[in-house]
Amino acid sequence: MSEDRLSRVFAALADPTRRDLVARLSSADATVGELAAPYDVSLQAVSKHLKVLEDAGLVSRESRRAPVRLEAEVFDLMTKWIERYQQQAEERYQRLDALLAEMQDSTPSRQSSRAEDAS
Amino acid sequence: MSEDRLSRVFAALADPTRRDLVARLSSADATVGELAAPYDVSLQAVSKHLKVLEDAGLVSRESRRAPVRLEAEVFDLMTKWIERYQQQAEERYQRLDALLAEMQDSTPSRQSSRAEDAS
DNA sequence: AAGTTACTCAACCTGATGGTTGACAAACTC
DNA sequence: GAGTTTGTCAACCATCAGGTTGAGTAACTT
Repeated sequence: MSEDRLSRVFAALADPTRRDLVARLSSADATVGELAAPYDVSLQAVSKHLKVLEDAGLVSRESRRAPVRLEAEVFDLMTKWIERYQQQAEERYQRLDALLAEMQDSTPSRQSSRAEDAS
Repeated sequence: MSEDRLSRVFAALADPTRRDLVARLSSADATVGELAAPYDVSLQAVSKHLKVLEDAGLVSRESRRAPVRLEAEVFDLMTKWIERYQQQAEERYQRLDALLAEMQDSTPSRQSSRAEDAS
């Protein structure tokens, strides 16, 4: 369900052109033609990219020729997913570091200096 | 470079099985065999998935049979990308109400601010 | 209503992806 | 050192993703 949604969102953003489209749309809405102009590929290709973004819920339009707009809420879905596991993992590493600090003997094989500037 | 990295990270997380691997690794390191056990697919398939995660920098191992561990720092890369455009878009929408009445005529001001990819 | 412009659909090609099985390599166990 | 366990590599297959071109459709302009 939301499972599938996440897959579509991540897949959509795995393409550099589509990330660029998102980047541009974050500063201004634009029509398909305007969006396609800077790229080397055909208009049809860009239209396809926009369909992928639309299916992922990242972008929307009111009608065919209407300007495309970014749906910023979708980002929440991603950040929620990311933060959950990031946080969990980091907590684990913090415990690990504490543990390693206690039993600091030999085997300095892998010092986990996890420099996270989280938040 | 980092461009490509981001693509690999998003592509890696576009697969539900790989997201599940990440989820499980966030609570504990595990060997390939342990990771593969719950799934229906072959061990080789899971091994491939792990290679994708590894190439994306999401996961690492010290040796072949060593437990796989999650590299939580990569998440920062994603959240930074997301937050940048999310924030930009949301600011825009906040201003939208006020601007809408006044800026009804065209503004041809898109000067190719192609800000893809963090350095 | 006709014409032009803006966009999408359909068919097709190519390369990448996720899966399989079988053979191999590395690493523990004895 | 021989054998078993654990993981990877290679070859192959089916499907998908991104690109193309050509034809069709929707929407403005007149």
